[in-house]
Amino acid sequence: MGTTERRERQKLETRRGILAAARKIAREEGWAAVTIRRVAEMIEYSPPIIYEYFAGKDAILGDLQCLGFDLLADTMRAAGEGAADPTVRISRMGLAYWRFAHESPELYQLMHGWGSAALPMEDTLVGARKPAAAVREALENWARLKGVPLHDPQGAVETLWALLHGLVTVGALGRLGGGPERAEGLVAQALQDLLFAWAAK
Amino acid sequence: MGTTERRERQKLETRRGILAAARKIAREEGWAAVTIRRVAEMIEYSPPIIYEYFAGKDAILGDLQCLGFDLLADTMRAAGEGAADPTVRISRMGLAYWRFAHESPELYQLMHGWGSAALPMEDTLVGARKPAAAVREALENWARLKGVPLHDPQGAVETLWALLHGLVTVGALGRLGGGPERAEGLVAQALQDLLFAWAAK
DNA sequence: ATTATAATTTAACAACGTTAGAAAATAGAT
DNA sequence: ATCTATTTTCTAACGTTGTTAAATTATAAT
Repeated sequence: MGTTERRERQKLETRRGILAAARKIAREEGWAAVTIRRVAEMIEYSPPIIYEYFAGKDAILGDLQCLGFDLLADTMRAAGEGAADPTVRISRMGLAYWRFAHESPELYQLMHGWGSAALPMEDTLVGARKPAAAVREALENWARLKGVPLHDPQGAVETLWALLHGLVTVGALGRLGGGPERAEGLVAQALQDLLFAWAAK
Repeated sequence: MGTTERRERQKLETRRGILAAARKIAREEGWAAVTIRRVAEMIEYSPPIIYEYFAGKDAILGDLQCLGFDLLADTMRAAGEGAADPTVRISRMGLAYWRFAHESPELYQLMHGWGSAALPMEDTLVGARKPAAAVREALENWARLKGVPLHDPQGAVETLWALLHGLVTVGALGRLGGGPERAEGLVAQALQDLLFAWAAK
């Protein structure tokens, strides 16, 4: 009697559909265009059905926010894997951060509270812990191999993280005078500069 | 017949009242609580009267956004004035940035698009030009006095700016492990580190 | 085939930004 | 002081939002 299992599978599929629809609309028209009715129309159901899968609109956004942070953490980890030199590794992770923000702007925006006043800022800080842990790992590896004592590793991670987020924000939407290659150069340079200063102490 | 002048004065006063009311509500309950009806109630008028003074809600937010950037630029300039040493000057301006964000969080949020999906991101970048000019001035002064050649001054300003904004975002709401004194120390340290790296080239 | 349960929809609510048109208040002229 | 013209202000409404209650349809079990 696999009927209940089939239903569970369908339920999960619908749930995924809701998330995908919300993300698609946001990507194409911005988060302001994401309404319960639009999402319902896209998955070909009536609006109230969405409340069978999510407590409310905020819950949908919250789920996508989580998804974004997990994706970012994986992307950064993967980008760092290949590099032998720890400095290069951090540099690559930073670039991965930058690229993620530009390849999935709708997720990045959501992760940082743009376009959805509803999500509490605290969630951003909680969610950032996972990718931040990846940075910390890489940074401590760098410090060990370089013989640099990090008297405040947490502060160092926060500073690196802040620099990356700030560069993305300032350069949002491809601006930040010059093309993307200059922007990526700026990101790499800034990271190098910080590491250089820390190594010199 | 100074009746028209009196009316003009009253009109201006009401306009200021609308802006003040919106800001007050935002400060106390967040931007999501700022509605035309709430603002109207606070200034003791009926809702439609607001459209005699502003094209719409976005226009109110836009005005406050501008006000925020002007205030920030003035604050940073004033903070830098007193310092003789150019490094200290930049450091003080950075701290002024940090403190502005924490003393007027409602303005800072608005300036960066939090809590109001309506305002286009582009306005943030345009608005930031004024305070960014203050940073650029201080930075070029620093480079001249230190004899450091800045081959990309605009990039350097953007990097400094990004670092500041990132630190504020990461440390939003007083978090960023430890009290405010640690946070301010982190800001100062990060700025110093960047300048140190640039000076060493 | 009938009943119980689950799935889905229609209809509605309160609150939002905004607009049209009526009502009230004020100004200037006789 | 009164009447008219103009400005100021409000009431009422529209369309849209997130969300909920109740009714309806479809599915499963007896």
